[in-house]
Amino acid sequence: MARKTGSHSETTGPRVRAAALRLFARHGYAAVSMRQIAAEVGVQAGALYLYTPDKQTLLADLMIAHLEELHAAWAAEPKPGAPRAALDAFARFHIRFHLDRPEAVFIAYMELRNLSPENFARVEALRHRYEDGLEAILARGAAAGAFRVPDTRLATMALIAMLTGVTNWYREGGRLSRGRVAEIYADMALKAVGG
Amino acid sequence: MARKTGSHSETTGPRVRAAALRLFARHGYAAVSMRQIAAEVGVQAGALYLYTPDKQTLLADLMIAHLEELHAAWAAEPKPGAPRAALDAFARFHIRFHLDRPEAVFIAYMELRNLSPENFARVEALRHRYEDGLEAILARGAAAGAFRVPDTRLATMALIAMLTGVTNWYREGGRLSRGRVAEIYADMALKAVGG
DNA sequence: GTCTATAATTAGATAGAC
DNA sequence: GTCTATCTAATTATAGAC
Repeated sequence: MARKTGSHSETTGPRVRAAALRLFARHGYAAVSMRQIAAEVGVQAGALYLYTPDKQTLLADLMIAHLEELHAAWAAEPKPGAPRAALDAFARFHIRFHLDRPEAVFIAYMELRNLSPENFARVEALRHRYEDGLEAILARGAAAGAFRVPDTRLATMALIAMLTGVTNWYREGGRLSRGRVAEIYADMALKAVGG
Repeated sequence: MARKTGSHSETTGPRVRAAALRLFARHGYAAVSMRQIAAEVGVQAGALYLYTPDKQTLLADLMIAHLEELHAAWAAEPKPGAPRAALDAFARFHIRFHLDRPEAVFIAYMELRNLSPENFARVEALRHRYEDGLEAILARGAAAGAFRVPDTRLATMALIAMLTGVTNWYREGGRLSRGRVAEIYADMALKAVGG
């Protein structure tokens, strides 16, 4: 459709974000230069500014996109009605989603300090909304007598930390399969809340 | 004892490390300049190099000191013989120690990427040795029939992540006291391994 | 032990040619 | 849309005066 030779905006934009994601995850946002990102993509540093107004916005876009994807994926997940089944489904979903995106997960937890106040607020709101999904499951289960939790918010934070921690040590091709790990973690989560 | 006027090596060294700890925790290692650290201490940038050969070693020293302190503190802790009591003691110790040092904890988890290979190996060995303490408790408890864990290593990683996660949200003066939080977490840890 | 001054390098971001 | 060239500012680390 009459696109000019040398025009790649539809592919270069995503490649810039992919390169930034990989480099930020590996070396940290502050330690990565725009020149490094450009080299990874195969363009000159100046060309990056066609796809992001600045480095900070590039980071914020990655984090917000990740959290919106997390939220959308969880919203699309089937939700069992029984508390125990609902918690089991959440745990397995959480581990699956996070093991699929170790780099985005890493950045979303480690680079909060580098966000502007407005972007930080957006990111925290998205994360909070996702956590609320788990808290609702725990609250319903506690009300129904299926769980015993003295404080649903605290139990939520504890379970999220436990489940997300998988990304810190899990390596593909290791001793345990992904499914087996998810199974064991889901069982621990269930038992932790007295289910 | 005949110390020269203007000589402060015995106090400036620790102050350099304290300033670096605070700034690295707040803004990240790569985002903090030697000039910022010097300004925080109240000396010029050049003077810092009397106390550390370079920025990277300053970071490594902070992390290694933190992990050695963790190991020593745990070694000095009374160790109940019964598995349930031992796990309870570990959980409470872990939370207390980590809530006392949020900045060092943050750095020890977030700045691993900025260590040289040798320092990284030292840090990982220290962390692993500490984790082994918890794994031994779980293994003994499982052997004695007090715990039900399909995989002690995995349960170890899950519990450590859960317990350490407290540092991500706990704020002094909040809704729950430190002791109450530790109590609830220790109970969840116990239940998670079927104790 | 601390300072000032500086070397050598690199950073983020922009301008203008093509 | 990308490149080259460049601006301005900041970086780590060192040298030498005091």
